[in-house]
Amino acid sequence: MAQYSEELDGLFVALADPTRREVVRRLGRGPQSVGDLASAFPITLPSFMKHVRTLEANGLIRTTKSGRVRTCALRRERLALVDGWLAEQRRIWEDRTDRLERLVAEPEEQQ
Amino acid sequence: MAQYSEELDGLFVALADPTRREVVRRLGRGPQSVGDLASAFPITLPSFMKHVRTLEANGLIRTTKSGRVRTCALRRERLALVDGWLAEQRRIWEDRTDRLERLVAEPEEQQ
DNA sequence: CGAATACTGTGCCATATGGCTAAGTATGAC
DNA sequence: GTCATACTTAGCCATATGGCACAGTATTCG
Repeated sequence: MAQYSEELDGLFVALADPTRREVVRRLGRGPQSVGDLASAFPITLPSFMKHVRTLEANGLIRTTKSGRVRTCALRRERLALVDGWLAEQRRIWEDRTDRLERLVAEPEEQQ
Repeated sequence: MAQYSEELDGLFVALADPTRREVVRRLGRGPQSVGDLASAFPITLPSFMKHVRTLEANGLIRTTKSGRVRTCALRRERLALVDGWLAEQRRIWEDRTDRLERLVAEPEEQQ
């Protein structure tokens, strides 16, 4: 239940860059071409393409080429993995809180 | 509603390393000393301390020193920021889905 | 006090990351 | 066919990252 490490690694790394996070945000509104996406950022196309490749390599987006245009689309189910990890942390924390509350409720168990 | 970039940056960067993610997991069960935490990882203490500092610098943990022992504790509310970002993405995506569904429901609006 | 413990500080290293320019390829428009 | 468009490839560069060894410092234990 925690051996997703490699996948999560890639996902978090991909999301750790503000450019890539913004791309994800924009793709949330629907697929877009590399050129259209890139025009929103102050970096050169080759640099931008690296981000696109990183996002694709880590599964956050899917891209397809039609003619000379490459279109990017968000893979929403992959964001769910990140969500899942956070949910796990919450669960762990809540289990602990429950135990602490039990201690308070039954002080005879204490120490 | 998306200008958290700097904070999110740090949070995602902090979570992008498997060692640090595991530290967060362990601290979810309760505070622990640097030494105890470090003993679970195959790296040297100085290397491990870097991770601790990164986690603290990005606000994911709080540490206090008592005598020669430094104790680390999770700052759960900061994980909530990551959660918030994911929730925003979901909202954006759902808005879009709603619009698409409206198109299907009222085809006279199409194209 | 002297030794063991628990970090902490320094400095070095290899690799990864994110950016750039310059040049190339493939497709669509005229 | 020629030209503009939309990437794509290649190579370079500075900085960041994650790891190490080794040498401190500060507490606690006997």
